[in-house]
Amino acid sequence: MRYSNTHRSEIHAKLVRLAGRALRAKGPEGLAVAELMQAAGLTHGGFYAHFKSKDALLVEALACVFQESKRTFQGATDGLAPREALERYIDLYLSPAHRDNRSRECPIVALSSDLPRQSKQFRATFDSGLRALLTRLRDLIKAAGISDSEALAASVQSAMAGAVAVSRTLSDSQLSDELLKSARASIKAQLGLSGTALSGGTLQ
Amino acid sequence: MRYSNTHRSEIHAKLVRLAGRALRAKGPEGLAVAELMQAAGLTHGGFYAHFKSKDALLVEALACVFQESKRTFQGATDGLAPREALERYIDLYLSPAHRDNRSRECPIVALSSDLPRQSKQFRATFDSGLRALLTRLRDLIKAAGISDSEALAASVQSAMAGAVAVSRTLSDSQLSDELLKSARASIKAQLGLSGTALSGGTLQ
DNA sequence: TGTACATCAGTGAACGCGCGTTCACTGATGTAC
DNA sequence: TGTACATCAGTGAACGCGCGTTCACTGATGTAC
Repeated sequence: MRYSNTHRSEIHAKLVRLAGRALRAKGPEGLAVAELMQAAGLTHGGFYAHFKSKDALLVEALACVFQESKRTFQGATDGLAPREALERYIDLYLSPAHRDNRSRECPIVALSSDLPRQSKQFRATFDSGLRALLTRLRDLIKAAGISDSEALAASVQSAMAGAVAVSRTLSDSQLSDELLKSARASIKAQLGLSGTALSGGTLQ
Repeated sequence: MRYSNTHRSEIHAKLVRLAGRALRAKGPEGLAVAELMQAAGLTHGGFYAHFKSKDALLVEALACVFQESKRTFQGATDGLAPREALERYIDLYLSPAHRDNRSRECPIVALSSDLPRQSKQFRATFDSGLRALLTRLRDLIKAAGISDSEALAASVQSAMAGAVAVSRTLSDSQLSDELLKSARASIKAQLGLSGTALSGGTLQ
């Protein structure tokens, strides 16, 4: 054989990984098959030896993105006590680095506006990825001894995604940094974590 | 003259209004010129008598959407005391009706993911619309006697946008409703408003 | 050992479609003389 | 009062481009005999 036994699956995995980046950076419609193949050092014609259609690729890429996001979550929080793990997750999620790196960002931030226009399969993949993510967060909140873990997980996660999304649209980078900072404080306060100095809600 | 003096500007305004709806429902790329013209009862060829390009339309439509959003805000809160106005805004924003009506929803929810791929002018229009919105919210928070109004406005608004965006992606409608409910509670708690019963952050 | 054939990832031209954009034309009305 | 012309919103065919998809072909390697 000209190619190794694993060649095919390696190329496949590479395409899925690259597509996961392009998907977040450019959106489902912005991801172009020919461009992806070129990025992988191939020509566009070979695409259909690996995927039935562009949509099939998108679904695989999205699943891969949620997997990556899971690994990132676990890599960052592994070995930490629940409350420290929560703080670390919040700090990482609401960091300028997350805001500035579109191709690696959380799929919730990158894709929620595009979802309604996508295929049923794509939406189902997003839904299950999101639910898995919320379950992980809920378990962590529960493990930290905080009540209402289910409701809090959803509200905290959506607030963080919104903060990153909005911070990315603000042209004034100082304002953008301040939003991330105040969101970190609010969310930690919401969870009753330490470092709530900046949180508001007090009467003057 | 075959057409009245105001005919031209009426048609122009109608196109901008319709485009504002389509823009939110389908995104900037999903909005098709021919489809828009057909919705206005015209043929696609006439479009360029009204707009220099599709992008020029998008910019006008976005500005119109922020105007609408301003009117909605003022219509809902006018005449109310600051704290009641805040509660009302939160309840309206985080309502199932807002989540379910894509063509009328807040531009932050509808468009933040698409922004980076849009023209400079479009992004500038979004930026100024967003800042005006944040300023209105900040003033209301300040008027309610709540400290840190600037930071809170940004964090509250982005949290609400995130909650609506995420609630829209959840296929389980009960879960989606619960997210909105718990977001309402969290955000009111964050602002120190009444009705914080559901908010978490307490140790078990 | 050598020849013919099968395999298969990849190539690149071509096709079809949607969509933004252009443009010559229409047809109703107002105006000049 | 009537005729020729100007105006102008709107029409619809056509063009160009990007992009997903198809398909006949290539070329390197393994296999049968």
